[in-house]
Amino acid sequence: MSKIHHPTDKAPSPDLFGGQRLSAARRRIAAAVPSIGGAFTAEDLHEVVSAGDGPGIGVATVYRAVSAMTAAGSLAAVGARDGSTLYALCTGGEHHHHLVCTGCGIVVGIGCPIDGALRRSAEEAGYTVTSHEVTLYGLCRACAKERA
Amino acid sequence: MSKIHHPTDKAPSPDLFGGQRLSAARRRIAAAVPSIGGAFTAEDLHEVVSAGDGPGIGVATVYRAVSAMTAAGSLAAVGARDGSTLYALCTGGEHHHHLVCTGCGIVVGIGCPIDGALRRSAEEAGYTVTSHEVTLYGLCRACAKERA
DNA sequence: GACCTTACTGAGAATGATTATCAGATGCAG
DNA sequence: CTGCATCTGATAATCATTCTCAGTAAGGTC
Repeated sequence: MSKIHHPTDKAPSPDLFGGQRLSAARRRIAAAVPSIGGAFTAEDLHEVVSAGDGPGIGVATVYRAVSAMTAAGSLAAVGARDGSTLYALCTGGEHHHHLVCTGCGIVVGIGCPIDGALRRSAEEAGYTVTSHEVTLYGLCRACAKERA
Repeated sequence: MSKIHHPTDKAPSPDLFGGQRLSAARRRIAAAVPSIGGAFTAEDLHEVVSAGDGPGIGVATVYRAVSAMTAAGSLAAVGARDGSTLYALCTGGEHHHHLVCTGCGIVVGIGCPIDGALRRSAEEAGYTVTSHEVTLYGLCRACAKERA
């Protein structure tokens, strides 16, 4: 056996909670998020972690975990579906936005289109821009092909 | 008294409902929207039209009116405050987005920053962009000065 | 390893925005 | 003027999300 712990021995569920306390429930949630592979609602996530054998995870716990991961920057809200907020795994620390496939829910990051010119023109109008939201919606190659 | 009805005698409440049936309640709502002068929730609008003397307007009617105006393109959702959707008067037919003052709620239109380059890079990644949402948040000159 | 503090959990109730229902009123075309 | 489709309003219903609170357990400390 090795003298050191290989961090990759177990499922490498990344630290989506940003240093907060890591319980069994949160470990299961952190493992479930990447398995979804696209945008999801809190209720979607709750169903995934509650599926299968063991004891379920309370819906409040899932909502709290989503809040914690969003606060940690691991998740981002990427719009809404029906009345529910859509979230997606948010990789990398770079400033970016999201492009969501309305067919399958897959999400990719895109660069920020808010450039100096737009910001300057806002400031000429007297505004100080403090934050912004950009989300693109479309179809990925597979979903576009499917509808053709 | 004049022999003819001057259409401008009354408040020139614009046709925010896009040709749908115009009832007394909708007239009052259409008049109230510009008087708010910024972003508002459905509940805000309901309070404005219900203030004063006459009979109030049901909250369901206000929600229906907001939906109708949004469908007609006269209103646009410009984010959320607490749990409620924020709407703003959406003038002009040009494609544009919104810059919302988080201090006082005033909204101004801004040009669309989604240019050909961004769209092209999305398409190189296999995506067909069908729609997008852009909202900037900031402070107007008055609110920025107030906090200095 | 035992202990302690404090954050996390889970079930259910509570909250709050939005929508559905339905009988009655009313705009508007013919 | 009449007919009817649409709109209204009160209320109930729905549904996502948050709160409450007692119990559990993570993780640091000795």
